[in-house]
Amino acid sequence: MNIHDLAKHLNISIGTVSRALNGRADVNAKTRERVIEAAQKFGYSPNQSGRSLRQGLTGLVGFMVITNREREARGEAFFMSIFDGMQSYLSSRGLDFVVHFCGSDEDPVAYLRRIAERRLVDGIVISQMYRTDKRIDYLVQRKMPFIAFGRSESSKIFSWMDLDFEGVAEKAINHLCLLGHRRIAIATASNDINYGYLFVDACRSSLAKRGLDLPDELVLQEPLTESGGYRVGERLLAMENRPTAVVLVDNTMAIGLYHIFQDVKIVPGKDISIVGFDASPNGEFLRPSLTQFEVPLGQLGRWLGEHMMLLIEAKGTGKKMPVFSKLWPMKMILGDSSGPAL
Amino acid sequence: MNIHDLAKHLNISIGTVSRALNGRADVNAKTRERVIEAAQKFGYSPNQSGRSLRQGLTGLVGFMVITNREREARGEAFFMSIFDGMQSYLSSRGLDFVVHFCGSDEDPVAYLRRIAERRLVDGIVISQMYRTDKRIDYLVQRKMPFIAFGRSESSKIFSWMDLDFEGVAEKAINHLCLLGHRRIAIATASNDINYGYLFVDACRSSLAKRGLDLPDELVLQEPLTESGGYRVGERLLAMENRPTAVVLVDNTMAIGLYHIFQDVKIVPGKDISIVGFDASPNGEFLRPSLTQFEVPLGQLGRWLGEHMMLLIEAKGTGKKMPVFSKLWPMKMILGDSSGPAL
DNA sequence: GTCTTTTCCGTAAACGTTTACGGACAATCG
DNA sequence: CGATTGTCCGTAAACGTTTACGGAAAAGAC
Repeated sequence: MNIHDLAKHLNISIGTVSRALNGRADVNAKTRERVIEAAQKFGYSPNQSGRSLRQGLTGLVGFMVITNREREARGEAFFMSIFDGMQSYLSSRGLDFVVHFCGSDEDPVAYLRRIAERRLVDGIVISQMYRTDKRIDYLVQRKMPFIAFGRSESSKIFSWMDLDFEGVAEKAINHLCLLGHRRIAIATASNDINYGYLFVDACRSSLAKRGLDLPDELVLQEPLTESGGYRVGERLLAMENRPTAVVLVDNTMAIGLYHIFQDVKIVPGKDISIVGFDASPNGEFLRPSLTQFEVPLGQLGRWLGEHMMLLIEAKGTGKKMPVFSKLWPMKMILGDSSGPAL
Repeated sequence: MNIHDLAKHLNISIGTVSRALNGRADVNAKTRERVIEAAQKFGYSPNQSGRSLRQGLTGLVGFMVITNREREARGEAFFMSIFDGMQSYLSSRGLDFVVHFCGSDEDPVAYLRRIAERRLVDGIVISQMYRTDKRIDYLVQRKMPFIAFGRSESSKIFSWMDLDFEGVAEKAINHLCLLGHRRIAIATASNDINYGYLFVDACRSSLAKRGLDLPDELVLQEPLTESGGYRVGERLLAMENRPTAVVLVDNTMAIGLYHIFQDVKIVPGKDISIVGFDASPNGEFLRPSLTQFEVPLGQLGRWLGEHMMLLIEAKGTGKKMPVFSKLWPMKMILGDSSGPAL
């Protein structure tokens, strides 16, 4: 069933059918009603390929995720809530939303190029930004609407949004310092992941403001996994001058860390303080409860949807695309895992 | 840059360019080389809309996921590994892969219809099957290639694959019975999720084979979340004639269950036995380690990719589509959470 | 040297839409 | 009643591909 069949059945031209369905003004109310009714009845919906070809727009917004075998799948779970928020907003605006998974064995830049060149989407959110990320240069040069979820060092001007790592660092350090901690370790990701680097830097300057320093041996780089957290625990236990507190950049790590502490009968919040990061793999079920930061991921997804829409509309009307940047605030949730320094 | 520009630049016709790039036989080797080189140089890649329109194929395979606010995002994490496997296989066969997230506030059937009618994909995997699922009827009637990930009661003939719940139930019950357990509880999902129902049924018949029964009060239906697991624990503790073992249909539950047991100083594997389900939110980090089942999700994704390909190819060549059904086996991993009955 | 075959390429029609344009007719105006 | 305006609709071109078809030139066969 295509537009011709429908038109023939109604005894009108395809032009009128198209106009009727697209809500154009120059069509009789009565006719429009008949068309919509018939479309309904026959389950007609315009072929997106034909549509895209004519309009140069696909009506699709993409979100690129890089699957990562090293990081356990669980770590990626918080994307789900973001997707939910984005989908919900975009579908209310008549756009569809799809997620593109770049396999762990593919080159992210080549993957993205394929999506862009085949014109599969009108705009795309890219995530898991590297410290320098070729994807940005490519998309800027191609003038394709995109938002980077995560900052990246780049000479180009581009739109991004990111979690407020600096704010988190400041709040975490402040909280621990008020509790009397002086020697604080930071567990973070490897340096090529941008936020690992950002977070350590932010902690360092928050500490400096209070006259404290962050020696290199207290920066523990491990994979953002449960086993990574376990490794962090092992390294902490091996230190002669053990820190009294540790800040994690990822909650998945907290689970591994709790386990090793449980094994050696160290109680978080009493013998050592722990501050976790985000609320996705929920730390609320850890005992003692984890002091951590909360982020409304659904809202964040909606924000991405709204701003993607703005970019696409600007491009569609020939105006120059606006440039956003946004640090998403996070709220500290006090748990029992952080207590006074010994 | 489109095919006309490229052809003009090479001083040949667009037909030849197209044939050269699509690997047709009737084009001179020398010419083909020139074309490919130029396409490379200018970053030309055919517009997918034009292509789809002509061929009636999008070169895209979809995977439909229903996001669910009740179930915490974490539960959905194991999809990530499946996506990785599917993407990896399909991209090696020149197909693209996208994931469609049906928002928690949308009707899954309407959502799927939109995808199908707009012809966004050539084939689709649908997941989170309901016990009776309208999506199946729709796709069958539309003759669209699809695979259901999960079984469903339906009068239609369709392809599906599912985890081997019966096998898991049998192995779990056998294991516990050999350890001397006689009173075993089952924690599962609500009845409209198909596998909750299947799993309980399978456990019941495995128990029956051994002369045991499964009274209704030992079937604990709770959400497949950590808090659901906590609730299961509460209900177990409240029983006067407490079971000596419990089988979970979801590992996320195990985390909540462990926590409540920790709170009241009940040790899994000693005071009560626990058998978990799948290996996605890894139970291996629970202490004592969880007895659970392992499933290679990447391979499972590849299977889906391969068979989707077969369906699409069959439809493309006009042959009638084959029908598959597959129970995916799972392997029991012994942990310390299951021990002799008291 | 003629006839047949092969190799290669250009032409043009389709795929299903949207939309600029113009025209038919009715309505309004003076 | 003629002129103007407005309402509605049909026509046809365009979007970027792929591919059936036919034909020119080259190669091979006798």
